[in-house]
Amino acid sequence: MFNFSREETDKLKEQLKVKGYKLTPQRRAVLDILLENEGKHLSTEEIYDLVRSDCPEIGLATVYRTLQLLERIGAICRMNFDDGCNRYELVHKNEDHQHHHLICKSCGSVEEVEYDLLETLEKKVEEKYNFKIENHSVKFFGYCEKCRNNVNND
Amino acid sequence: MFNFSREETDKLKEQLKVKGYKLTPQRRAVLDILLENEGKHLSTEEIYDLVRSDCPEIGLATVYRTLQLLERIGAICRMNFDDGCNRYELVHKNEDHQHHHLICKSCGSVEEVEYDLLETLEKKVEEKYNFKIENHSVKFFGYCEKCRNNVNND
DNA sequence: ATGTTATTGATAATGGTTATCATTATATGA
DNA sequence: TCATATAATGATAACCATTATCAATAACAT
Repeated sequence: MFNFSREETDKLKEQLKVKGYKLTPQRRAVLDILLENEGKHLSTEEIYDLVRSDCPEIGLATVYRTLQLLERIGAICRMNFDDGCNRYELVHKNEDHQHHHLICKSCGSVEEVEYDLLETLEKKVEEKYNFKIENHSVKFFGYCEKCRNNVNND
Repeated sequence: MFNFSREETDKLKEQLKVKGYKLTPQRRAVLDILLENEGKHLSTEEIYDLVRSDCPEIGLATVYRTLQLLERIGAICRMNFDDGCNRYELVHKNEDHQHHHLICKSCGSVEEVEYDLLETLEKKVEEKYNFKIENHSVKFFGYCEKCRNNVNND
């Protein structure tokens, strides 16, 4: 229990201490679930369900609070896929921008696109509109390869 | 009353009839408000408040339903600025993609960016990821010129 | 070990949106 | 024009993700 990644836990502990927050078993358990489910874009409710198998006494409100906290300290980032709930993704070391996403309108799959394709565009926008970009949210909606092979959406 | 744009109203009437919907005073009033407030990204509640000066008996539920309907027939598009409510924008003739937006983290202003800058990126993404893009949602968060002049966020 | 203070869990409240349902209005065809 | 079928409306209850409240508990510094 709470033994997924000592390295990550130590890093979290460090980040929390700096800001005056405490490291609780609940917070460790939420982090572990996020580590175990990298790349899955879990919602708060989904995280709550998963974390309860390790930590059955945890309350839903604590999960909400923990996710807010982790977002505030920059450990995770929140994303909105317009499905009525917040979803979260671990922020990787050395990443200051989040990925962008390809969302399939047929099967709902979410694929991540590397950032570098967007870099040129951001520079152009900053110049043309004299706007200092700090972050972005980029979603492309369409049909993935698999779904285009099954039915004919092309 | 309900006399903003005969041309637009006729077009709406046409679009509604094709799908078997009826043209009601309430729907005309909502359309008029949207026409009068082009470029403002109004929320449902804001539209409700504005439309009541022309149409005081209209119910909030009707405004919600009308906006859903107008979105469904492609007359407006819904956007999510992560402020807890849906916002809407008229879809212009000959536009199949929505704009993208620059959202200022200081004053909250929303500026529209022309589509052409994104075109190259979309082509590259389609090729690289074999994904057929139908629509997108692109938001850049940062600081606008005015706010960067006032305080020093740069 | 102790005390300060953040955190927790349970639950009520919030707020945007949707569902329900009886009543009313629109479009259509006689 | 008028009657009729059916969609639309307004009022309001329900929904659901999220946030606020608050007394009890736990983490960390000393």
